[in-house]
Amino acid sequence: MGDWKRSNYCGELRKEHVDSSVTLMGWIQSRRDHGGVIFVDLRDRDGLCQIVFNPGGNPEIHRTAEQLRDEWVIAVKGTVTSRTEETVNPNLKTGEVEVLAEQVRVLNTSKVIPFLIENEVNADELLRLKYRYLDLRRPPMRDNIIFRHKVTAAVRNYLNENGFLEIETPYFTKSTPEGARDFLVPSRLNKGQFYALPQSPQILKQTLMISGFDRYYQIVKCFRDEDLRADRQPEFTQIDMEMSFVSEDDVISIVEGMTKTVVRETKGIEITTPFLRMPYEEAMEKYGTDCPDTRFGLELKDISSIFKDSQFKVFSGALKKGGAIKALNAKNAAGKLTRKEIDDLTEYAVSLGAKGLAWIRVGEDGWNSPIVKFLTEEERKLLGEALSMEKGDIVFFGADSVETVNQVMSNVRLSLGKTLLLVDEEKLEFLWVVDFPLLKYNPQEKRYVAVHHPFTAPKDKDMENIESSPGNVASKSYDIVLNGVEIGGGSIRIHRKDIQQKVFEVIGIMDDEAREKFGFLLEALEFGAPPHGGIALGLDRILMLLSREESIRDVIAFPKTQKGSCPLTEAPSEVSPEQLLEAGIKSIDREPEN
RNA sequence: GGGGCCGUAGUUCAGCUUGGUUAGAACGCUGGCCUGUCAAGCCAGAGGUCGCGGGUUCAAAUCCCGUCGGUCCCGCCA
Repeated sequence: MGDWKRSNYCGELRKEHVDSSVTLMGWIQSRRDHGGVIFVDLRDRDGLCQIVFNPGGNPEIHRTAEQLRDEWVIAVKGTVTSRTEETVNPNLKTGEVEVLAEQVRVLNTSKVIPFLIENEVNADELLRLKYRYLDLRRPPMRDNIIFRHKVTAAVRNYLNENGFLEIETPYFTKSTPEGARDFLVPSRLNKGQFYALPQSPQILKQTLMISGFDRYYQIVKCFRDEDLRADRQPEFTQIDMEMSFVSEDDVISIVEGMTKTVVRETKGIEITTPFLRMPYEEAMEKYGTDCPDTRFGLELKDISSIFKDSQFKVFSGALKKGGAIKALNAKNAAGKLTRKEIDDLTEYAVSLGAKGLAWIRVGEDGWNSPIVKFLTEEERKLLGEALSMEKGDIVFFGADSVETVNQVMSNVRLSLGKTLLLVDEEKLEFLWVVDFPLLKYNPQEKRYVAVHHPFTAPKDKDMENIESSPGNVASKSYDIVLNGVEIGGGSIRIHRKDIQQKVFEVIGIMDDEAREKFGFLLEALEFGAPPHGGIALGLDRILMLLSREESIRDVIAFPKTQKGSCPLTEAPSEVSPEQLLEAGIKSIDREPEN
């Protein structure tokens, strides 16, 4: 570089810079050598600018220009000039101008790159992750990372202005029962003992409320050792918040205000608040899931009552076992679905646990269906009415246990929504799902477990029934859903020790166990804990949805593969026996057999 | 733990169903020509452990088994 100083980013040059001398530094996107004149597109984080090397100038500079190759790093001094009308490139922000090179310095060369730096992804994801530094040069990835910064900056601004304090909590903390598998960190100073990385700062943010900080937030990494998905990484980032002296409505309205402001400032999009609120029961009933995609209809309808005594064993059998029958009517879609698509959908349903996927097509000459011959006149009539079946419709059925029916039919609904192009991809549909049950019965463990977490407060009116019918107690909790993806959840917490003890009792955490696992929080509740509540938002998922990406990996600079590895750093890796010894742990090759 | 899809040149893919000359294409790369391109153009050229291991066969990129890796989903993720 010598004594050269960069004067501008490549992407910022416009007509008004014409005649000014500039010094640019960046990477060579492409070089077009016409034998005489040579064009170089120079790229930095801000964009592209065309550099022109004319043959009439300094022959030494021209010789250098002939040597240049893609992804070399160069510095160029030159004069910004206007392009002639015919040579303007409307595809570039800087397309009205170009820089006439007067001096050039090669700052570094580059090997031939393993994949092209282009807007469209055409490389295998493994390769992209191995050469992540190159993948991040691609404008869409670069923009995602810059967008991430803009969003976190806007979040911080909003929360700072609303009286929130950003307070850090430790990453080396204590393993807690319930919830996800912990990542463990061995303690060298206390051999045989382990820290756990936090699944979320839940307990400590509540403790901060007891300390009196009143409004806390943190943009913070959380760690969960569970299997990965397109929207799940072992380490991910939460916008974590907690407030004292608040109700559900207070938390909800702060989040709505923040979301509205952040989306306006970073995307220039005006979203409508307040967001729709839907009780959990309704979400499960109409959509079969607690995070419905409400960008399209195609709602599920429980038609169990019609088939209570049906001769059709597939339906009546499911009901006798305590299950349910749900159907959805794809209006006017009979002609849009091929037999192959129906078969594929059936196969998909089976892969989700269904025994099959019954359907009825309403054709010109009546109902066309493999199951219609099993139905009585009366059943057909009731069915037609219940689902408003008309010519051209196609109806799909799920009959199984309630859980399976919801699981299968909610996904069938999403799949149909996609196939039939019912989803407006431009929409941002925010939704609160509220009134979750506090507890649900876990048949494997033969006990009730917390739906959210064990510090969630029950609705006041349900408190008296907590022992008699624990499954029917609603909680002061709320999930926020965007386009069918859960992007956050929270609750008003229990701030009284007697209620906390009662909840522990009902979920089968014994007094001494509770004391051991959460002892300090229980004790802290006895020292003037204020009423408080909060929420945690999944930053990566929000960014994925706002960036229209299919995976959170595309909004994270250095994500892990589905097996939790990082092809760039080659983590995880083996460590030396000395390191293990110091950490006081022993490695075993495989699961012990028993 | 289970199911689906994928793995062939530097890259993206075709070829595999129905085994049979020297495994193709595009982009990229190298060299040459070319003074207004911007996906530059034209000419020439180099480039392959068909993921890995085993099996069937006269013969395997192709069929079978196993395995590794990537990805999507179920379970799991309070």
